[in-house]
Amino acid sequence: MTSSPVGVAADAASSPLLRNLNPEQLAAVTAAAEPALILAGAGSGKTRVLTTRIAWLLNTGQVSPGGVMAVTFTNKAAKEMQTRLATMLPFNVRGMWIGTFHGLCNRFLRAHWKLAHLPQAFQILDASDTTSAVKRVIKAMKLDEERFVPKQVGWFIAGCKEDGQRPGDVVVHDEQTRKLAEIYANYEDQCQREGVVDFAELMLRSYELLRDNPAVREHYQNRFRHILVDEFQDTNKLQYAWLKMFAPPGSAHGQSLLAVGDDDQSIYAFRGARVGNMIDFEREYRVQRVIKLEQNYRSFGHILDAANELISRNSQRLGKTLRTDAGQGEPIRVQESPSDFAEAQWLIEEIQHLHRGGLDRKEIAILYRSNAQSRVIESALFNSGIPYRVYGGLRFFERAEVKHALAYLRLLENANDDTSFLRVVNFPTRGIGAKTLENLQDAAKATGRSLYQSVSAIAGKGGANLLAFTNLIDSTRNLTQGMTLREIIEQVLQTSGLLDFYRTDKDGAERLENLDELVNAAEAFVMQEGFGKNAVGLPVDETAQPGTPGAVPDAETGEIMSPLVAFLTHASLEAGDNQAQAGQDAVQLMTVHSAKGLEFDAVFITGLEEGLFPHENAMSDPNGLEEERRLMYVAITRARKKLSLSFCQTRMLHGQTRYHIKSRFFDELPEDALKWLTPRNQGFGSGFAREYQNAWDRGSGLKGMVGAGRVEKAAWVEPPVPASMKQKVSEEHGGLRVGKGVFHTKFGEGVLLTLEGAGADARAQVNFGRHGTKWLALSVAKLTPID
DNA sequence: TCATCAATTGGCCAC
DNA sequence: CAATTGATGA
Repeated sequence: MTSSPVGVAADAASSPLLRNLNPEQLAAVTAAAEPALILAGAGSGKTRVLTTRIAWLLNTGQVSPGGVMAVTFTNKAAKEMQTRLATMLPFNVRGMWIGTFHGLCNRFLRAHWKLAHLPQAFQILDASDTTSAVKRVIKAMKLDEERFVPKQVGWFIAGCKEDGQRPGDVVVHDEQTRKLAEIYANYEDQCQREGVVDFAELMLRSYELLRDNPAVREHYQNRFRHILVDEFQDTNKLQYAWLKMFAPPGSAHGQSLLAVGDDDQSIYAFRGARVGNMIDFEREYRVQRVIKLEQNYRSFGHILDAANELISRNSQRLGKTLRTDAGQGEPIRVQESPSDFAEAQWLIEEIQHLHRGGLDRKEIAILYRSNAQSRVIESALFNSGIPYRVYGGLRFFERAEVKHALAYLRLLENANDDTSFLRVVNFPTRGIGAKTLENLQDAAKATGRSLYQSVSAIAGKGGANLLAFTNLIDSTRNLTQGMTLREIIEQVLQTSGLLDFYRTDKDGAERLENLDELVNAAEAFVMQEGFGKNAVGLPVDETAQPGTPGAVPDAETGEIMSPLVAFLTHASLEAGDNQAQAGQDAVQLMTVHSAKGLEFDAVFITGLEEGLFPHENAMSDPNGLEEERRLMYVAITRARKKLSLSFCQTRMLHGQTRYHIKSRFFDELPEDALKWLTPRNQGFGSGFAREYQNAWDRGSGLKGMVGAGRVEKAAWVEPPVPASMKQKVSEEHGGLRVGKGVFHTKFGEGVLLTLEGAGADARAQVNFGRHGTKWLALSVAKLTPID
């Protein structure tokens, strides 16, 4: 191949790789080796462009596999890129650094564990591990857990890390932050002592390593000629800073950083994503040309019209309009239902109709803003016998029994991992209670050692059982020397007593299946990663898959970590599929967030009501509202052929009936593209569903079917009415009725949610839609009923 | 005094 | 589902 970066047009005709690309895509694929920003609209063939560019760079000899780094946000995206590349290239793609931010950071830290001041077999805390670790710190500091909610403190710490702040850098402006910084400091000490890192730490630690070690930095800047970043709009401050370490603006090494993103699909501000990174990138790297991919290959015209019109209401966009050659297609259908129950029924009918019409069920997606909304839909689907799959429940590696097993495995590698220690020290129960553990923790704190190390110190009081536990761990560790990963896990399941426990547990059958599945997963992992049979301590071998996240040779010695450590890492970073039930033709249920990146023939967006979508917590500030609008944009653009929007007048939420008005987003869609299935502007809530019940778990009708695929074991039980619901509340006041519409001179139309008190004290709660939900004193506010 | 088990309660936006 | 509470037994 004689091609060069210049003379692209000639290439296009000759190279089969570049055939069938549209001009925009071609420009992106063959962009010069300099900083570039690709604005890739939904369904514009972004992944194809990314992979084709990598293949083109390699085929034209502009870069070698080792000089490519491609970063994504999800494991799924990384995997897809790898598979696609594998079909395009004649050689093994494993050598390239293709992975998620966290996956690549892990690989980096594994290679430089000494420089990073980490133990070689450091373990990774997932979200729930992090919360429980934070909780332990808060407890040890004897702080009030009401005031310092572990989860929130965890967010605070993650936020600090994403801003590159260590405890000393936290700006303290009040007592609360001072304490938070103190918790952060102690948390950090604790993690260091235990040899564990959380997700944010993976990023920050590798960033700091590069920042503080010029030689290492030079090495990598020399190595990676082409860095490609997917979903750039979702990067946070730290991730952008991390990228800059590899390819600083105006770098003497002349690397090319290619950022691909869509500002209109930025929906992760709540976890630190900065859309502003796109503009900063453009400025800091003096990007000469922004390439826009606006040709959409997914959806019909009406759907794109709706998406374009909606998103045009947002300010601060980089600007982009999707277009298609596919024709207008069917109009977008809009359905209004009296209740969420009725909405679910309507969905059933629609799905049955679509399915009879020849559409696969897996091509139908039901989207909602928040997880709580899935319950009603699930029960309706279940009662109708329609197979379905819920995304985003507990994933495989997050299941309690699997985490227990993993905790034992972690202790084999690193007995100082207190999180794992506490998880299983008394599970199955072996006579070690709260008091004993408290003593142990005191002893550990006094000497600054791990719980495991402190066991001998309190051997006197109740320590016999503890000693038995550490002996169990030690002997299992000895026993498993030289075993294969599969054998190790089977041994651990046996000697830990987990198998026996679940065998006697009355509903342990399913958990046993999952433990079995864990063994399978390990087996599959070993096959995939190409580990040999001899388990621990493989010999030095640079060729043995340095490309996979699991198998990273030490930067100095080249030693490859043991399959067990690799597998534990895999478990932390991948969290597993949600027991895919792959192959089954089932309707897909998920939140709008988890739908990002997916596409379906038919999409239902449900619960389009003020307060729900847009969510009430986001309505008050303009940025929040714009993010909700982007979320709606993402939802709309998931649909290929058929899109339906739906909203209800009443909905059970958090145990009470709420009255809603339709989402403002309906006013922001082109009327021409919509087809209303129900008459417009009919009266407000009919009260249809008032007596209808609490969607919460307690005594609910969905026993055992929370989470996907458990359909066959679920049983529908008519839910009892809780005492709190039986209380009669006043529903009428001077012509006003709960559930009916009201008019306020300042706030306009709303729906009356609640009436309370009497006389001068009478007050009303009204949902005014875009003005939010307000409490009003009836003696002051002028409310008039509307029909 | 401590551990265990069953019953009860709180949860309340997205990853 | 996890965390908490209260009764029961060692």
